[in-house]
Amino acid sequence: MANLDRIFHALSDPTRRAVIERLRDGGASVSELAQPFDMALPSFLKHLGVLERAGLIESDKQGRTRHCHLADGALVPVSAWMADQRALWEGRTDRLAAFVEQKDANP
Amino acid sequence: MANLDRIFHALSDPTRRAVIERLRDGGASVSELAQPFDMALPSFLKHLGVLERAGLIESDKQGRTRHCHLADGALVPVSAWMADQRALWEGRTDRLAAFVEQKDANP
DNA sequence: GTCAAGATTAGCCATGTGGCTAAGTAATCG
DNA sequence: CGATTACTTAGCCACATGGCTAATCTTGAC
Repeated sequence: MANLDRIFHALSDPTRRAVIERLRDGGASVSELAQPFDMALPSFLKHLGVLERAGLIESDKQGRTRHCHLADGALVPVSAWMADQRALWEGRTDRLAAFVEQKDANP
Repeated sequence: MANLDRIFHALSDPTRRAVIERLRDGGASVSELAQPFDMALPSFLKHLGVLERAGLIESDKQGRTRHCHLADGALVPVSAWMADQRALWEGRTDRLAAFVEQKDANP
């Protein structure tokens, strides 16, 4: 499975999108992340696995707790694909290309 | 399944993304779209079904052929979510908000 | 050293996905 | 009318996904 496949797949689930939205406010442990969801921990861990395999989040274990945070620039492949589509789709290549360039130069 | 779920799911498959990329160049019939893929037609039709249920493409039957085209503004929910994420994530609300505004004002 | 907490693994289950073939329907062509 | 074309439907299959419980491992707190 290509990377873009994994990323889009990871984003296709509301639980996983919620985790990403939650992580915007800063990193958190697995159980902190799991707390809002009415789901057993192993089930939730699978979602984290999907997000991590897609490169959207990263984590490292500190003692017995695992800390998760957003991966830097994780959504760049998506926004690049999106920009590509929108640009050619809507015939506004110039402005979107500029946007992407700016984004890459200034991440 | 929410709409964003369906859209992201639809985009998570390379065949379906290729169809979208192909449709940027203009509408096409089912068999024209299917031609590049080494896949039986019923299998391919399922992909078209996923794209259509996600609201990414539309189609109408003319005689015995079905013509498909991109749905207008289909990717807006995605780019809105993306912009939302990137803005808060990267703390560059201003420029991204401007970008989205510009896009909405000038579609 | 014992025990609780946090995470993980193993394994089960129902359902969904993505592929196929075969057979059916509807419209055009000769 | 009959044949061909262009989809469509039905139904099968293997495998992935998303949920669970139960058991395990590791670390931190007494």
